[in-house]
Amino acid sequence: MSNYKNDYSNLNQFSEMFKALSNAYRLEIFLYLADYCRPGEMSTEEEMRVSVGELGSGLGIAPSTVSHHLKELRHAHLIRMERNGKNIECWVEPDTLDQLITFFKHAKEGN
Amino acid sequence: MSNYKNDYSNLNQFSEMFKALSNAYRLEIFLYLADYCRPGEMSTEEEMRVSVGELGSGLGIAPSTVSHHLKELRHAHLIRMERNGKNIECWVEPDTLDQLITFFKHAKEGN
DNA sequence: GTTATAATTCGATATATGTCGAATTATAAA
DNA sequence: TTTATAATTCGACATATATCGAATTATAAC
Repeated sequence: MSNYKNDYSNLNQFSEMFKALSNAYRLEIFLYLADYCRPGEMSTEEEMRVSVGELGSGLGIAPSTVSHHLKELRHAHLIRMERNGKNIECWVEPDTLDQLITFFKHAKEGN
Repeated sequence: MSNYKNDYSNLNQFSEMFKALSNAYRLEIFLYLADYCRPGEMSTEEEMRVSVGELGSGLGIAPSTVSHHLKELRHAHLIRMERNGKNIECWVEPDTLDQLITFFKHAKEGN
């Protein structure tokens, strides 16, 4: 086990990502953001963001819990957040989806 | 949140997969199997399998813990196992890597 | 049949996680 | 400057998870 053909040097980084996506609420949030921010749909950078309140409103969990989940996603570098007035806007970390796609493609091809 | 543009109907199935991959040992095991079983490398189906003992030997954890982790991976439909004599052989569930690649590709493209 | 090997299950335990409501902070509006 | 809104942090709690060693099951070898 110790001598892998392929060096997954940042294995922990990915296991952290998967931990963040292992909760159904967090996965839902992440996919919502990924969907909401899909390129071509919105014209400006600002429009490709959504507030914490918007995210939490439909989930049926307390705002503090939403906040907790967002922190998990942020710490896994899956999303980014920025204050804009009273709201905190969230959006997917650029390149993250590509990283995940690449990760599994490499696993599939063995490199 | 409730009216997604895209229906991720099997969200739970994927969050279970990610939960299984959220542990560094399990991710290591999974990638090892994915690597070991990569197509073209082995000629026969049987050669594309590895025993539980082989998997656990390099991880530095108790056999019972390895067994537990394998069960998690199996329940998430990430791997398959089959007894062969005294050994239990493991290999990645065919199509799983494709499913994961597709999942993130769809998330990226918004469908 | 007895013994050895491979793996699983069980029970115990420590740690991590998800959740809430209350209290707090940051900003905008009145 | 007081009040309202959005979000986070904190403390508490219940549940889930990772881990081990001991006991158990399944198979093969003698």
